[in-house]
Amino acid sequence: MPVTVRNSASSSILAILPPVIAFNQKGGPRPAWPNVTYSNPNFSFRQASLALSQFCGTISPPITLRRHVMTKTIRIQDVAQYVGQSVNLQGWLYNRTDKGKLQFLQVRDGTGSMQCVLFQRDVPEELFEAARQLGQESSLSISGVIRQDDRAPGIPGGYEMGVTGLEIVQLAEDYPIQPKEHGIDFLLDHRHLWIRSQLQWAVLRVRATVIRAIRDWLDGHGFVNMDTPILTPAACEGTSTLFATDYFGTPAYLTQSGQLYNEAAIYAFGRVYCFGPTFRAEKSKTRRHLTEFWMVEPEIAFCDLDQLLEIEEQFVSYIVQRCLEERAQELELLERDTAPLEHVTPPFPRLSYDEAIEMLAQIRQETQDPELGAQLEIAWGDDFGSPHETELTQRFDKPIFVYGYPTVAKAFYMEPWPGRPEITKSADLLAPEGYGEIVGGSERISDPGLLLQRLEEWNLPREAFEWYIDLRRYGSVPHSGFGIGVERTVTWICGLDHLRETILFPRLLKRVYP
RNA sequence: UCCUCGGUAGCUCAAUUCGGCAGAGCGGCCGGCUGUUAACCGGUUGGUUGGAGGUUCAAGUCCUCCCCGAGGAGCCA
Repeated sequence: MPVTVRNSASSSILAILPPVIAFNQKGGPRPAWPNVTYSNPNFSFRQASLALSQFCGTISPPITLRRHVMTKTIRIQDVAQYVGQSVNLQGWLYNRTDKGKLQFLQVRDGTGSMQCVLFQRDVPEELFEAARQLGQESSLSISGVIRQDDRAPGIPGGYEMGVTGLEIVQLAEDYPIQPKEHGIDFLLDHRHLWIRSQLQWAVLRVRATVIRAIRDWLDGHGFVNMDTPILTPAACEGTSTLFATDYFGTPAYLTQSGQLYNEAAIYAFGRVYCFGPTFRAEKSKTRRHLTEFWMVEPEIAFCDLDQLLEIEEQFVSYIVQRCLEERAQELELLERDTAPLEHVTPPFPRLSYDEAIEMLAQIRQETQDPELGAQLEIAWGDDFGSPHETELTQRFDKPIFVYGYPTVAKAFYMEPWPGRPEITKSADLLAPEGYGEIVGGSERISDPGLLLQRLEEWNLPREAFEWYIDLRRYGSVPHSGFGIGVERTVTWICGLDHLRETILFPRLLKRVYP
């Protein structure tokens, strides 16, 4: 019975054959066996394997492919289930140690990495020699028997493969990144390759878990995902520098926040959140800033500042605890001391802005370091800089809320404090261990008259905000919301000293490549 | 925008107060090694010292200007 062999990626027909398999041979590497599928379900794997092993006898270097057909392809993260079994792995060579008659291949597959061992005596000479040719990051399909061995390094580690078969998908040469230290500029230039390195892999997996925890908590607490526009008509808040684009002849700007739009959405859905990229064109050159970053902004109807803070502390604690549960292995790779993270449970300490200013004054008095003293100088009304946040947070073992910021230091839409018009019903959440602000939130003005007054005081054009004022005309309610920066959160949870490693391709003041 | 530091082999870095033959480790290549953990051992390959100009018998080193990067500040709900 004729069999059609297709490339699964392109669906192109590689060959139509009697029970024999064809490969696309153009002098280069052959496609990996698992990329080939049969369109004829009547053709058994056993027939395929026989035909294949005959065919492969003519290929140089000869490689035992038969097992690739017969054995199950597993993921390294599941390796513990396969002790004693013959299985196949598809991945990339992370490192290789050649001991003469013994070779150790460290193979990554995206879910982890595992040591694969070849004793010269135990494997065909061609296979042993083929393994010798492998440069770092060569792609391969490797098979053998899984065994437990405490000496075996890897992720999760403790298991290794006694290799019996190897197919080289591509031989990589002169891979630029070695398993050793490199400079940051070089690494950022090679970010497309750097992400294969263990620590980067670990950080980005923590990020994925943070994002999933964010969505799970919000979706589980009655929030409706409501994504807001990325292209916006005007610099709504005046102060921030925005990225301008040409929108069919008129300027449009990349969003710096979805909050105002989601203030509209709460009147339709009650509780909403947006989750998307945010753009800031400030020329910030610090470890806490990206020009493109991801922010989650929940917004809640019938919610005052006190209620908001309770939501925030529940939410943030949940994110941290999920990471501790699901990413313990990655945090260990990152050598993150998880003890401080375990303290992250509600309630969080609340500190008024006035108290924070006092505390900073006291720290300044007590410090022996004149430079630090100068950095910590602050007048009532000023917003905190990062030295202030660092000093404050180092005095608590949990994230802290600082609430009641001066009206002059905050945005126009924030509800004034009852009886103290000089401060607002606003609160920032500062992460411990010196990490600083990760969340900013506030209760929003709900009175149309006051909002109009604020727009005037801030010299904002009323026409642009007519829709926003409407929200206060038709069924206005007390409402609050906050924004949490994903990268800052991941930086804190991973214990990193710079947030550029927490996003796949960071966009920095001096870098939009790769 | 300001302050500080930096740019030397593919990578990480040396190169002596006061100018005097351009070096090492890693990687690559060749050889050795049956339990390596960024393996190790021996050999070998590898350079427009960010760019331009200047001082000098002689400049990686000193001077001037420029380019690039990093850290911090400012900016940043």
